[in-house]
Amino acid sequence: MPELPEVETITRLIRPRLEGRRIQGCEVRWTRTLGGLSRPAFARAVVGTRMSRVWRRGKFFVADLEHEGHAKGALVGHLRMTGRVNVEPDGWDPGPYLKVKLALDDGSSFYFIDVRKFARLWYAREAADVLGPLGPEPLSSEFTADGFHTGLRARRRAMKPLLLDQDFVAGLGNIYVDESLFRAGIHPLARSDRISRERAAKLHRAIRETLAEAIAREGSSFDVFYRTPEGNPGSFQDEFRVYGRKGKPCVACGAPIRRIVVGQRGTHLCTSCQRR
DNA sequence: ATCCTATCCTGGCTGC
DNA sequence: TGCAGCCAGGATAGGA
Repeated sequence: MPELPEVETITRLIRPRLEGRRIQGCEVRWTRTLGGLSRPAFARAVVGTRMSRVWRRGKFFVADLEHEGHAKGALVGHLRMTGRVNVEPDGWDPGPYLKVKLALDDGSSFYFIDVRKFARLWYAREAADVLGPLGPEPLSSEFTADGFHTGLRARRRAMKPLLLDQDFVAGLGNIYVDESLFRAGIHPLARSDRISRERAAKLHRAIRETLAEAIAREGSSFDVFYRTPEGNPGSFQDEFRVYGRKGKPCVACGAPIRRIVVGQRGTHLCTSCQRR
């Protein structure tokens, strides 16, 4: 599932191929991908604009659009589970799951591909209209251990669902939450308001280290879905300590990794290292 | 305020 | 080998 490290990897790869390019044509094969806009309205909005800057926020990627030097909204994408993005030269075969194709002025095209049809590519007058009230970027300086601790204490929720809440912290998903909680030795069902300052600081550090290491390895590819836009798999899945390791020995203590369900989500942990 | 469930989707896996 | 049935999973909406 593309989470922050995967989206960051994708954004870095497509940025040089998109920035400065003008959108010349638009082909939509599945209208719902547009998140409510009709095909003609979407095409009218984006065709003729130039992508000025490509950036990431949480699990979203954004391309700011301009027309004759003036800001003209943004293209905002969310890959959900199986979305992919490619920017490829003419003649490239996007396969059977292509949802949106944008032809660019250098002969290449932007391909938005998705198997399960949950991914979205919005046009919005302001990117913020789509992004909504996202929490802090976990790798930015605005995400501090103290602020994190204060936020945890202000809520009374189980740690796992709180960390998955994009309004609390932006960009974490099922995999990186499990990995971060393991590294910090915190049980997924621990109450957020009972986390000490020291443990909050340890988790804060674990989240940042896990994400940074995953980005350095270009994300995780544990199934056929996630590939970088160059077609390469990431390699962070080789570093998973709990995710997908049910029954295998804990790297720290050797006890078998357990899989439980928390908030309808498969959750992996070492019950010996992560006590309640 | 928080939790729980259903919904959206389809490839891949399990079990017969 | 074939096939039915189940499952994963991000985000959101609605109900408890």
